[in-house]
Parts: sequence; structure tokens; C-alpha cells
Amino acid sequence: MSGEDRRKQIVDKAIDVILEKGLAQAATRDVTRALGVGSGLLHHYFPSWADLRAEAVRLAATREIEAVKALVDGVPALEALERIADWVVEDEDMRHWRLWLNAQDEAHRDALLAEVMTAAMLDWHRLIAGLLAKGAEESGATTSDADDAALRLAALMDGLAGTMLVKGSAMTAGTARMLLKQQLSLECGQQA
Amino acid sequence: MSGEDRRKQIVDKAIDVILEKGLAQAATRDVTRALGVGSGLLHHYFPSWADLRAEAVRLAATREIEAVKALVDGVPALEALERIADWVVEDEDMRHWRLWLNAQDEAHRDALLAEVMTAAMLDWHRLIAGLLAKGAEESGATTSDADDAALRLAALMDGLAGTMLVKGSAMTAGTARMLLKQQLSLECGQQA
DNA sequence: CACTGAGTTGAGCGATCGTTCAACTGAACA
DNA sequence: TGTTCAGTTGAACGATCGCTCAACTCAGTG
Repeated sequence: MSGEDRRKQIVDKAIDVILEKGLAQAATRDVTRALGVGSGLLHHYFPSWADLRAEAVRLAATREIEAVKALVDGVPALEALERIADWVVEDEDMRHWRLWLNAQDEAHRDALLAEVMTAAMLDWHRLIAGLLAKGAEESGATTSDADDAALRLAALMDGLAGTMLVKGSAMTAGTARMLLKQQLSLECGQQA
Repeated sequence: MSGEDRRKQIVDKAIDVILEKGLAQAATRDVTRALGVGSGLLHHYFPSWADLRAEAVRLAATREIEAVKALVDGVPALEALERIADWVVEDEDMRHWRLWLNAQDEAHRDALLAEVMTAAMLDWHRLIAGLLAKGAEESGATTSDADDAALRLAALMDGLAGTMLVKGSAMTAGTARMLLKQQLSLECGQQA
């Protein structure tokens, strides 16, 4: 197989493995075994596991954000925000949120991951801030703090997802969805 | 040294080690070496590292919540909430939030940690919900959703802390404090 | 004094990890 | 055909982990 194809194949499988087992538990052997290749091949394309891991997180985060952008493309801003609230909560088994929060957590000990997450978070905040600003514009109100509201919304999503991750906590998808939509009302209501 | 004293000493040192290195990186050897004891002693008091780890997280979380309760004892509810917002942000090096978010994250793979975190989160939510209800009462307004507001506030704190943990993200303590206080206004303003 | 048993030690076990490297394969090319 | 080299293998290495257990210490007791 040619170099670039093989490289992509490895990253894709690494994403699967990491989504399945979590960042801390995923190992090089999981990837190579799943692909049926030798361990040396992985290191032929990636200097170290940390590099592959960072690349996998980067690609996974990019795909998630692109998927959300596609989800709300051409949709009125306020409805787009509602859709995002639904999307946050509908993650089966919380696989993607687990990766997101896990990567955020590991970012202290891994400079590569810190870079990757910083960039991803910036994209994410910009997307939400843009929708909030557009929503305020569409509803005829002026707003001076779309950025602040976006930071709050994004942090709320992270926090709610983190709470949902703890089995036994009372936080369900339904409750989280309701809380998110209430927050949307709060943020947009003050501008009216 | 007597059994109970030794046990407490081990848990205390485990908390230090875990705060310093994170849950995933902390090891039994770190604790025994810091105490200057043999590795067997640790396992004499705790069946496994998972047990000691869970006990350490439980005690650390309890202490944090008790410290916050002491911080706001006898303080008017609304001012108490402001103090908590300040407290959230003033965590030097985010050591305690790092532990909190890390434990939340590890809770999927560790049933003991899941129990511990479920209990701690319940206490935490109750504390905030109580203050919000009391605040609404003191300010003469009725509120039907102190619980919801508490869940949002707690999730927002988690999310903001998680964002602050990523070095390079634009989130600073000052910004987080401002966003939290804005949220307090939002939550309490709607009741007025 | 001898005996007991809780407290403690630390070398070592088995497992697992990321990583290395000498060797092999096979398509491409002269 | 012989040569080359990117692609690939997988045994082996050193580090590190949680954990075990035979052995030791020593205050308390009869």
C-alpha cells in the first residue's frame, strides 16, 4: 500500500480504537492488531504513539465540528443552535464527548494534544459565537456579548456532557437537552 | 504506628500525589516512596490501588465541598454564590479542578470512582441549589427551578474549568469569573 | 523468659507498555 | 536478469506497573 493511504488508514483505525477504549487506555498494539500489521509499521509512519494520538484527536475533532457545520448549514441561526443542543445530547454512548473531554484532560501532560485542543476549541467557539451573533441579528436585536454567550454555551455543553458521563448521576439526555434549551432562552432573551 | 493512623496517613499522601501527578499518572510507588515505606504496607491497608485511589478521591472531594461550605457559612445566599464563583477560579494551578475533572473522566472505567463521584456531585448540586433557593427567597422572588439553575451553574463551572485547563486556550481566570457572574445575573435576573 | 501477632519490608513476579532494528518481501527499473 | 529500496515484519528490549509473599522487627503478654 502506498504511503499516504497507509497513513490515513492508521489514523482512522486509531480514532476507532481511541473512541472505543479512551485515550488513556488505547495502545499502539490495539491499532496494529486491529489492522493486522506489525508494530514497526506504525512507527514507520509516526515517530511515536503521542504523535499518532494527537493526529487522531485532531482529525476526530475536525470531523465532529465539520459534521455540526453540515448539520446547521443553511438553517436559521436560532434553529441551528437548537439543533446543536439536540446533537450534543444524542451522542450514543457518549463516545465522542468521552474523547473530547478526555483529550481536554490529557492536554496538561501532552503539549501536542494541548495545541490540537486549543485549535479545535477555537473553531468550536467561533461556530457558536457566529450563530449567536447571526441569531441576534435575525431577530432584530443588537448584542454586544455573542462571544461571552458562546463561551458560556460551550462550557455548559462540556460540563453537562461530563456530568452525563458519570453513570449513576441523575443527569440524563432529556434533562441535559432541557437545560441547554433553557440556557439558549436565557442568552437570547436578554437581548430582546 | 497504629492501624487507623497509618491508614489515614496513606490516604493523605495519596491525595497529595494524585493532586500533583493526576489520577492516571499517580502510582502506588509514588505514595510509598513519599512516605518512605515498603510497597507491601500499602497493600496491607488497601486491597488494591483502585481502592486507595477511590478513597483518596472521596476524601479530597469531601474536603473541598466542606471547605466551600465553611467559606459561605452565615453569608447571605447571593453573596455566597459570588464567593463560590471567585473560589472556582482562584484554584492555584487548577490542582483541585484537575482532580475533579480527571475523576469524572475516569469514572467510566472504575465503578468505585463512579460511586464516589456520584455522591460528591449530588452534595455539590444540593449545596448550590440550596443557595439559589435561599437567594430567591431572600430577594423576595419565587422560583420554581432552583434545581435546574444549580445544574446549569455546576455544569458551567465544570466546563469553564475544563477550558482553563487547556493551556493556550484564551480562557483566563478573569474571563471565567466574569462569565460565571454573568450567569448568576442571568439565573437570578429571570426571577426578579 | 518465650511466645504471639500486628506492622512492615523489599526483592521479585507476571503483565503490559512504547520502541527498536536486523531481516524479509516484492514491485520498479536499468 | 540483477539491483534497489520503500514497505513491512515481529522478536526482543528496557521501563514501569500493581501486586505477592517469605521473612523480619518488636511491643505486648503470660
